[in-house]
Amino acid sequence: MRNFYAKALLFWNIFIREQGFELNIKAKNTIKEVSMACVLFGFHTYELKVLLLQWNENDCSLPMGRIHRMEPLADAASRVLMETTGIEDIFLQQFYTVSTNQNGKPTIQNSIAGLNVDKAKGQKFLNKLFQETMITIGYYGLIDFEKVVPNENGLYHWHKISSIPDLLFDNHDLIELALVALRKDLRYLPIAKLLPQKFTLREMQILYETILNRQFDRRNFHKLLMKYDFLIKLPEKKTGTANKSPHLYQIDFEKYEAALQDGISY
Amino acid sequence: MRNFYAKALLFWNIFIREQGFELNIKAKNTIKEVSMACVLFGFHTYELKVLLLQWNENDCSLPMGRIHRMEPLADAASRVLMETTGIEDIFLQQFYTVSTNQNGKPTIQNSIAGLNVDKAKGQKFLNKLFQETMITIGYYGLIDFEKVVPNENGLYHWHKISSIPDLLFDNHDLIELALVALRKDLRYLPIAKLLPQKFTLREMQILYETILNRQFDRRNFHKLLMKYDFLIKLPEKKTGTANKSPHLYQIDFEKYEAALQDGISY
DNA sequence: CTTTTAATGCGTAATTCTTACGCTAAGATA
DNA sequence: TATCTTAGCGTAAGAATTACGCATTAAAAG
Repeated sequence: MRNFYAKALLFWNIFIREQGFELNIKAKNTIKEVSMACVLFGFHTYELKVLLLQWNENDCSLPMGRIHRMEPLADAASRVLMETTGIEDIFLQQFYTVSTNQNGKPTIQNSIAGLNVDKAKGQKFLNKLFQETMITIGYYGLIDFEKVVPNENGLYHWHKISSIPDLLFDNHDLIELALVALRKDLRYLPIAKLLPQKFTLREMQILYETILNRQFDRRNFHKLLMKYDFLIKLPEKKTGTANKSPHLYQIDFEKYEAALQDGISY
Repeated sequence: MRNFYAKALLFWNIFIREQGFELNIKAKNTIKEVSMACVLFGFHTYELKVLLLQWNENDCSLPMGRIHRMEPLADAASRVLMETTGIEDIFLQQFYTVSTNQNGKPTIQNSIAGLNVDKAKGQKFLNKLFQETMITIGYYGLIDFEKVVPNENGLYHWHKISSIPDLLFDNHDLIELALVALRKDLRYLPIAKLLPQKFTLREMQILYETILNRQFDRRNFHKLLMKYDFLIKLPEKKTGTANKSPHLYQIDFEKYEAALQDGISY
């Protein structure tokens, strides 16, 4: 049974050679494993966070999974996130596709621990699998931190972007690439989806400052946002802090989406 | 022999099931064909052009090919372009990954015509192949139009971006996505690589106007470029046009790359 | 050979956008 | 009640963008 993978590959090769597709279709070199990884961003206590899966006490990864046949990529991203975390209906955006080779090869200990499989067989499988290049398509997502209710099994957690633990595969690179894409696409992204429903202007300002890694003048930032007309000032104020109570605001998402069409400049 | 593909898939499935990877690794649903497509942009007679392969009198596609195992994606993009067109050492940038399903399924007539294969077998192969989703990673490239010497077999040609013929697979979408990415990344892209070594400011202006689809004031555009200091004014002038001879310019690529680091705004 | 045409190259003025910062108000704390 | 800190509104200086005037020049037209 342990040679099934090799046999499958052999049959495939023979078939392809028989067909004479030697010019352009060298199938023995082209079977790939394609997976999807989701970099889900949240914002809490004035810091940007990323949602990571905790496979066991040591091993952590982004929410990842295979892509099904006939499945549109955007659907795969939603499904993978749903299957691994239960999170649904959120903003997801493709940012980059990477290929992982041996460098990212997981060992049996950290890749399938927790799953009920034969470890020796599993390691052989993984060795075969990672002789190939694995291609991973990255999507990033934006979600209100408070909407992610901690999993009862402790399967997933928020991690500060400044202190990400060791991750499986090339997940570190993916997070870095997602951040670069996030900054680049900022003009057209619904960044406000990272905020709770009601928020203060200061919270929004710090969100932007965190993502862009630069400071804004409080008064100018206020003016800037107001000219776009998508903020609804609520009668309520946020109390409890040691200063003047700031107004709470809400997003008019219809106007917000319209403004994002043209881009919002900061 | 015609069932080899199915057999290979069957063996694969049995192997995977035996391993018990049923939670996350549903291999029967996940074998993919991954290919690379290059959208190569050129600029000539004041129009943006795309390089397309002419497989036969009817069939056209972007330069495409499979990705090899263990091959970094950027290398695959260069290789595919080299193998299909002979073009080397040019600026390439990943822009998006798409999945194609039955919609883009080619028929035997238009997909492998010209290759020396058994057409009946080939069609069966293609049918099997396109029962799966094919994933295509898109890279765009920028090249000086004049550097692409027409292929003696007539295998590839420049096409105006405004009149692309019918293309195989979802190549139309890819070209559209490449254009969107090109516009979005403009600040940081070496757009000047689309121009010949010596060019007039007007040519450069029309290049930008074409890509951005908006007009610039001639005098302001001139000022804008001059402040970046990467243009070298040559003693020569371009003659032959029915007006005052404009100066020819050249790019100081060292200064140009430096300016692109910070981004050039238009 | 002279005039006309069309585009170049340099300059300035008007306008808009961005940035800097002053001042008062208000809630919590000492 | 005084103090501290941040909110909220406003103005002014400076930078960047935009609009456009005008002499110049090579080719084409007459």
